[in-house]
Amino acid sequence: MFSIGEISQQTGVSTQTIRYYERIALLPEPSRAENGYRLYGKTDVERLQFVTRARQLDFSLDDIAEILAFRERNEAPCSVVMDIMAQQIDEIDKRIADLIRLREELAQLHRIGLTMPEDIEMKHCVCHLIKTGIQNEDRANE
Amino acid sequence: MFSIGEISQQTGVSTQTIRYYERIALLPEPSRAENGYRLYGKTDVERLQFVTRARQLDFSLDDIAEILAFRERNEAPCSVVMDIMAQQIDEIDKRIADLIRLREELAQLHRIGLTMPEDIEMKHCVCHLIKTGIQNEDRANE
DNA sequence: GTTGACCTTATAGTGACTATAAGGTTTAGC
DNA sequence: GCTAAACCTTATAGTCACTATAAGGTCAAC
Repeated sequence: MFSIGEISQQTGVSTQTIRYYERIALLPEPSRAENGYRLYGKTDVERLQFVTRARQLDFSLDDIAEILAFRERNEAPCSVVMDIMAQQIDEIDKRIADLIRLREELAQLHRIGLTMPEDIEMKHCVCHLIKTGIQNEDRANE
Repeated sequence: MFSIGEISQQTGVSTQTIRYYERIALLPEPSRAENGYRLYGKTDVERLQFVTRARQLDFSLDDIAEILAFRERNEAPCSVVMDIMAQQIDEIDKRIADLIRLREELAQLHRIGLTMPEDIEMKHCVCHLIKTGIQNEDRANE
């Protein structure tokens, strides 16, 4: 049996976070030593390891709770997991596309900003660009 | 002069969010009509437009507040803005790299999951893969 | 006996909103 | 004059996944 500090060390999850997971019922209430300290067993460690791996894969705590609930009802969670994964991949693709667009826009603004004077007003400096966007600036230069 | 609903319409920012920006002092307290309703002028609209554009570029509200504070002190915020942009670009690059790694890992797990049976235990299904990772699984198959 | 490293609970803070409650004002229609 | 709706007001709580803080109890070593 392990103390909270020991399974924290084993899993790399902070004791605060472990207690938080317990509070939101993602982890079951552990047994207690005579002094009231939490006592964890092997299954607790495995469950927590599953949670951390799933978090690394960016599964939400709600998703993880759902997967674990399936197992508790003695149903195979595989199809749920596969569905969540497919969704995750779609969302990640969208996020990557968004970030690439954003990166491009920022890089362009930064390049243009290098050629511009400093200005307290927003009319002739990079702040102006932020406000109006690149398209408008390009039109203004034509 | 515009009501909060009107500048909300003009800028696409919800009235809730406008009041929130006021509460955190990102927008100044507007004048009020006799009935206590908020009244906004042109400069308010411009300031709010700057905020929304900067938010679209993923600047934090703190960063935006800093930029606007420079203008209030009659100093050119350009160099601050350029610095923040450079930082943003760096962070975005990191986020994109992370997401690509994550996407790859999920896609690989998903592919392998398609070949696996459903299982209530975590030993022979995709849940097992989540827990142990792909490397371990590959080693286990050798 | 006291120091330090553990453990406990409860509560509040993070960022950028969003939602809800509970009420006041104004306008249009009947 | 009444009522319904579409506005507006404030204050407060909820979101997500933690993280931080306060205030205290327990235990082993010296």
